[in-house]
Amino acid sequence: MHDLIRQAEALCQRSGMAFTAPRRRVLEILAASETPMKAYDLISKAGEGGQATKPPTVYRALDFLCQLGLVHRIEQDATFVACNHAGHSHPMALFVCNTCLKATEVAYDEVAHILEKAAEVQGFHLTRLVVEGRGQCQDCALAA
Amino acid sequence: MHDLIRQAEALCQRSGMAFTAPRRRVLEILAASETPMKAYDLISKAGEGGQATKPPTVYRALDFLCQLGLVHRIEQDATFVACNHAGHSHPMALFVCNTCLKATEVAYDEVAHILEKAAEVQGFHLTRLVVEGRGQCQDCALAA
DNA sequence: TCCTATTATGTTATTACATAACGCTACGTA
DNA sequence: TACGTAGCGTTATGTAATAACATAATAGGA
Repeated sequence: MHDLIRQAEALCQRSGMAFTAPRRRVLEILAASETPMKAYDLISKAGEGGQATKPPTVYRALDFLCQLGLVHRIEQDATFVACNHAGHSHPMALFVCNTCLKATEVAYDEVAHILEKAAEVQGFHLTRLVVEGRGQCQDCALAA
Repeated sequence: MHDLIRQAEALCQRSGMAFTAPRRRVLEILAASETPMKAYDLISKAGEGGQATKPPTVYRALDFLCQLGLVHRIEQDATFVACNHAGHSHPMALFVCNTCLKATEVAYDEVAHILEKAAEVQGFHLTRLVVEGRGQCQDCALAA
């Protein structure tokens, strides 16, 4: 978890970007969370240590972290999750368990190629791909 | 386009559900639109013919139509689009052109199987899958 | 050093997306 | 008739995201 912070620092230094206080704070909170978080939960949590933190601050940090691939936005329910496989972005699908709400990352290089081809057949050139799933994770299946 | 309405009527009758006025209205508007629409555009458009239409009315209709597979919600940008391949739902990916904003549907049975297997390897059982893309469609590529 | 451009944050306000909760109507069925 | 169910209308509110403008910090060049 502190690994992630270190990775972020390294990544920023290499690319000449600043790993500022609000960015660090947001990443820390996400990294410490077992499950993806909603933006406004992040906002109130970020504000716990004294001064109020306003939406734009957190959204800006989220944009930044998403661009670096340190955080992913889950489109289905507008939540955000820290990325384990940080720094680098081969395409990743996010599967969220309906019971425990934890997110599992799954690589999908192969799938991306197939979809790119399928799109190309219709003359469509893909630049971004979102693959997300819902279901039940192993732990919850066993617990049931 | 009127096909879609007829299909909807048939589908409802078969399943014993009512194809009520607001549901018809919302589907008509979506079917007439070239591009996916935002919920609040739908709301104001639905209200054009006299009485105001309020958010819950439209959202309820949308939920209904989505469940029947007559309409799809595009998670990336919270828009809604009428489904050409109505009534039945093999899995469909939606690719949206960044230029003209039109949505293209692409079947992805094969991809679904691969992802299901990839998930199963990690003990994750998929029940829902979202596949969405962004890019440039053929027409816009040629026009550029 | 001083100026300026750039990058990022702070702050206020607002826009956009979605649903809770309640009451009423219409309809089918015992 | 009495009841349950499905659906709509309405008010109010909750939640997500951004516009617009002001301020601070820093780096590079004259």
